Amino acid sequence: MARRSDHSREELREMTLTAAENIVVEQGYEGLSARKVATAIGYTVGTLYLVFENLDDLILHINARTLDRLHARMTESQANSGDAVDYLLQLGEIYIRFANDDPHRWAMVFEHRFSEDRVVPAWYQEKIARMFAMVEVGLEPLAKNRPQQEVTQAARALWGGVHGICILALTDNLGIVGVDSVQDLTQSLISNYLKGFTSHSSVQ
Amino acid sequence: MARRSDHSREELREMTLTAAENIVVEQGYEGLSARKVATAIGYTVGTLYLVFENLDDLILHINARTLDRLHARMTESQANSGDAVDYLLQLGEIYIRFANDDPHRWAMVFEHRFSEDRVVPAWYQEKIARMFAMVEVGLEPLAKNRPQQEVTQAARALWGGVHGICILALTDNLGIVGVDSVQDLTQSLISNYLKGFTSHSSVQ
DNA sequence: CCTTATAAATGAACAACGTTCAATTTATGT
DNA sequence: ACATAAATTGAACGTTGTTCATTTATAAGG
Repeated sequence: MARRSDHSREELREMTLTAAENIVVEQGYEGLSARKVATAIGYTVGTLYLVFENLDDLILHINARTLDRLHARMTESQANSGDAVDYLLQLGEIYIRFANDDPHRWAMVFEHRFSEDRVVPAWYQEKIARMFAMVEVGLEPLAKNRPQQEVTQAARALWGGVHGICILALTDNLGIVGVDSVQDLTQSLISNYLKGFTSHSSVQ
Repeated sequence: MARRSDHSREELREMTLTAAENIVVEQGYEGLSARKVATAIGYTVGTLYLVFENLDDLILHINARTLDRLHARMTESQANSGDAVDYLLQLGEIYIRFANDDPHRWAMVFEHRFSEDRVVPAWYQEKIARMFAMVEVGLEPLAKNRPQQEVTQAARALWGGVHGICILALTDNLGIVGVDSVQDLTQSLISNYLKGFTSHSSVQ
């Protein structure tokens, strides 16, 4: 049935995603444009819209890949656990390193705001939630006889915190330089928080 | 010497800033455009560029105002201190409330990325640093015989953390609803971190 | 009171943007 | 070879930030 297909729809999708990712990596999220991507894959603007609903849709799928890579990194360290505190410190280290190694793609995940009429699909939100779930699992050994609700909240607070240090550092709003300083701050936040969390009678 | 001035340069600056702020408050940062602002003050596009270098410059000055308001709120609670932990908890509460009451202006401060050829002026960076300095002061009673360097780092870690919870919550990435939940998370982060910080032998 | 100088304000122009969709191109089945 | 239909195009539209020659209005000088 198919006529004239230099590439299949799926190939086209893949090419588009890869080309777009390269642009983001090299020029940052602001450098991304429909025409640039089209040129990069040897097609014209209109073609993009046969494969993605619009730019937001393209960005959503790039972000999904980024979140998948981040998740993969975070699960890698799961094996050599042992101490629960060490494990969470490791997760923090990985998170910061990931953001620092690939700041543009990471930034697009957390700085791009989707047009409000576009509903972010559940499978996408799940990829974010997954990260917090990992932290929650990491916290569990330290919260043996506490209600799950408390652990969930702790994971959000702790990882929200790690994220905040990360984003402020990347945008030069912490007055520090170098990855190492960010890592130090993160380790300080995590270890102090956990010290407080494990000492009895937490607030709330 | 002056001919034809419906408004003085200073009046024009003020009108422009106020009109632009209103647009941001109502429509968010993405809704801001040079022509909209110009129309709102009854002038045409070109006039804006007699008063501000470009849109980034305008945004910078709006952000400066926002940071000044935030700073004012944070200093208000300084008087009734007493307990150092309470004071920091108060600061956190104020920060979250501020961001929640005025999400669009707050977001513009921390989400807008200035064109990289524009150097953010020192007086602007100072307004950000001022916030961390307040936290640092708040931490000092809890870090009596610790090197200042450590207190500075702790302020960055702690407030970076508060900021992270705030931004993730506002962008619906924490899976929570309502201001109260954000406040709870923030209080949890602060109180647990401080418990760890004050218990002896911190990491780093 | 008219002319002139000059500052203030304009708005057309440019390049780039996201998005659409009638028109064109090309490979396939007959 | 021809008709069919999917694949691809690219001109068009409305928007954006920014510039700057041109126009407009005012205050001063004669």
